[in-house]
Amino acid sequence: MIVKIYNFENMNIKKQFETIKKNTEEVIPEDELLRKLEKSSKTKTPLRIKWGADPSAPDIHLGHTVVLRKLRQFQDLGHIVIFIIGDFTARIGDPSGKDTTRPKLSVEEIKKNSTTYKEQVFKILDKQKTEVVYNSAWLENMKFDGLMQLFSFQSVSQTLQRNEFKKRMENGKDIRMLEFIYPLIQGYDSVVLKADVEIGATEQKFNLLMGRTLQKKYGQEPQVVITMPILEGLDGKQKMSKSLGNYVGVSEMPENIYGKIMSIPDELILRYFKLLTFLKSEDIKDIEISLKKENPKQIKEKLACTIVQDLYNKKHAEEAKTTFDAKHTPGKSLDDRIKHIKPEVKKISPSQLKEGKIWICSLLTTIKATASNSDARRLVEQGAVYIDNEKITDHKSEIALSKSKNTLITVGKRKYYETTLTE
RNA sequence: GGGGAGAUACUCAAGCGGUCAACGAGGGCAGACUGUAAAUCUGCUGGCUAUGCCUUCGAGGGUUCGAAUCCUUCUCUCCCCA
Repeated sequence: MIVKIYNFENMNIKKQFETIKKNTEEVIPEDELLRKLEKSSKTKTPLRIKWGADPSAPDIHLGHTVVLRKLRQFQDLGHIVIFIIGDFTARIGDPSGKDTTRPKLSVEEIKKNSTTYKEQVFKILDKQKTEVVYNSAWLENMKFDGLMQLFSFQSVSQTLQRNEFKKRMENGKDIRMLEFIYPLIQGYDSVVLKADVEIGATEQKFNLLMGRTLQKKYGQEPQVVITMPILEGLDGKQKMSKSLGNYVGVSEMPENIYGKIMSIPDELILRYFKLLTFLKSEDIKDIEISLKKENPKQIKEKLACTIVQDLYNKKHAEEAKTTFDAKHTPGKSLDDRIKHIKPEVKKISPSQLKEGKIWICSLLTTIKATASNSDARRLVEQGAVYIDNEKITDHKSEIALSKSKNTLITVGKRKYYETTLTE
């Protein structure tokens, strides 16, 4: 079917199309995307690619970058990304269940989150080709008659077909009216912005399609919907999300990002390469082959380096690798490891010392290595704590700190701290 | 509007007057092993300078020598009927 649409004189468009389609879950409908690309090229008008974000969480993680990378591809092809910050909807919140995805936020919080959001997003997106808009701009002053009209366009039974709602109904969970209308609001955004394409994760499919539906109702050419796969988290099982703790934030320290990537299960390596890098198809194929021959560790190292490099730069990636190797190469003594690790520096005030000493549990809690004294005590008893490379086994130990020399504290395999004694 | 069921730690889920800081499972953390991961084994998983004490079983009040457990009011949720 689609083959017919390809024209000989339009090789470029076909290439664009293939590039865009790569690694997506679905393009709905494909032929419309082709037509839009053609029209854009003929009229020299860039397409408007919509992407919405909810500023309720201040951090974006690698899971989000799957979509961001796709947007970036559009930009590299000359199109424009419209980045909607859902400040209005964030202000209202979403009281659904326990796993509140949209807590009610104050204006200040939203502002703050939006700022960090923008910073993080532009690690992937091209700033020059991005328009940032806030949905309060049109939602805040919407009149009730406008709302009624909007509501009249969608039926309850249709909304209930949404998978998420279906599941909730089956499991006896509640659904709020508010949640019911969120898709409409999001879809209405597409109408206001006259979006050509909207991209989101597969779980957003229903909402994205609502944009199409509503644009048709309002007499517009409907947007093409592109869904991207949902990235598995570090555990390799569940989707990457902050609340599950299996995520990598794009603003994390390079060493952290590197370390976290190195902890993914082997089965995930190829998928991460596909979704989290811009490698060409040929290179991906090579990786697939070498995964069967080589020790996957080496390939994972390459993956971790590439991701860090994209988010920071090459130098950071190399440093992160050195640090990681120092921490994790077996057989190396703690002494050896420390040489290459930058411990987190923590200040201790002398007023916390008694005769130059501090109780071990109190010390660990003060530098936030542990959540409480009890927690610290447990870790000490389990032999996880080292002070200046010496294992501490007695939870009653008093540690002497001096101004002349910093003290190195190791908790478990991953946490390294250095304390300095200052006011 | 009427009737029924329920709310327990990060999650699921036991407990239904004392022996409950609360069985069990998952998750998490730590130790051993390893490739860093997975798998496996072991320990820990409310707080407190701690063989004891304090706070926690949706919220408040009450009964009792003693409450997660009984009564009562409230809040929230689910199911059935209208």
